[in-house]
Amino acid sequence: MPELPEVETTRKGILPHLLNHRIQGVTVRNRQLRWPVPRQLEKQFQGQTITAVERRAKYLLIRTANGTLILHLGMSGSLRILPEGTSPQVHDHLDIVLDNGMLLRLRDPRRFGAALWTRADPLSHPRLQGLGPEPLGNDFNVDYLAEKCRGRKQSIKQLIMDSHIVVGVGNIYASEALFLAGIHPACAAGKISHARLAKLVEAVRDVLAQAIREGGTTLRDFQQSDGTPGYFKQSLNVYGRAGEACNRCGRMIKQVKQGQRSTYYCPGCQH
DNA sequence: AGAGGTACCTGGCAGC
DNA sequence: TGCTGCCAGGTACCTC
Repeated sequence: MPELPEVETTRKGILPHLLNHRIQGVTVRNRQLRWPVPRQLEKQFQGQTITAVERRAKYLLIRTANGTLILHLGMSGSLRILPEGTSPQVHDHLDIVLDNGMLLRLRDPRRFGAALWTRADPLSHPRLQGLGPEPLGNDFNVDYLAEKCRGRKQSIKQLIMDSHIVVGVGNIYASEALFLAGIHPACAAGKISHARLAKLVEAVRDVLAQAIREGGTTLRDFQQSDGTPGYFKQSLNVYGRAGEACNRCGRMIKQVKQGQRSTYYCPGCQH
C-alpha cells in the first residue's frame, strides 16, 4: 500500500491523537510480522508519554523518553485512530491504547510490515542506518544523484526505487516521476545527462510533494487514519493506465515488467 | 560492487 | 459455484 506520501499522510493524521498522550495499554494479537514483534514492547512502551511522531523513509517513529516504536506498513499496512473498545478484525495485529479514550490500531493483511522497538537512537537502528537521503530534503540533489548513477547499467527506474540511493520512491511514484521528467524507465542510469537528472530530481520532489498535499494515492485499500481515501489517484499520468491515452500526447500508455514490478510509461513522452 | 532473482503473506479478480 | 493462476503500493537476502 504505502509509499512515502501515504506514510506521511498517516503520520499527520495520527499525530494530534498521540502527541503528549500517555500509553495505557499495548495489545499484540499477532507477533509474526516481517520480524517478530519484540516481547519487550508491551512492558517498556506502556505507561510512557509520546513525545514525537516522526517519519524517516517509510518508517514511522513514535518516540517516548524510554524508547521508540518503529512502524513500517509494508505493502498492505494501515494505521487507524479508533475509539477504545472497537472490536478488532482479522488482520488487526497491534493496538496502542491511549489516555484519551482512543487507540492506534495497526492492520496489515499481508504482514510485510513491522513493529520494532528500540531504546537507542532509532536512526542508528540496523533497519534505518544506511538508508539514502530523504527525497524532499537538500541532500537529494542532482550532484548526488549523478554521482550515484555514474557507471551504472541498472535501469533508472530500479535505481530510484533503491532505498540506499534515495528513500520513499515506490512503484507508483517512480513511474510518475519518470513521466514528468520525460525519461524512459528502462534507460541505463549511467547514460542519462546531468540536465535530465536535474529534471528527474525536481520531478521526484514535485510528485511526492503533490501527493502529500492530496492525501496520498488510494488504489484499492489505502485509507488515511480517519478512514478517508487519498485523492492523488486523479493526478496519476501513467501508473495503472496501460492502454489509455497519454494526457499530454495522446499516445497509448505502455506497461512493462522491470525486476518483477510493473512499470508504466508513455512511449511518446519518455525517451 | 553490482545486478538479478527469490522470499515473505493474504486477498481480489479474471478465466475456465 | 469453485478452482487456478496471476496480480498487488516493500524490502531483505541470496547467488552469480
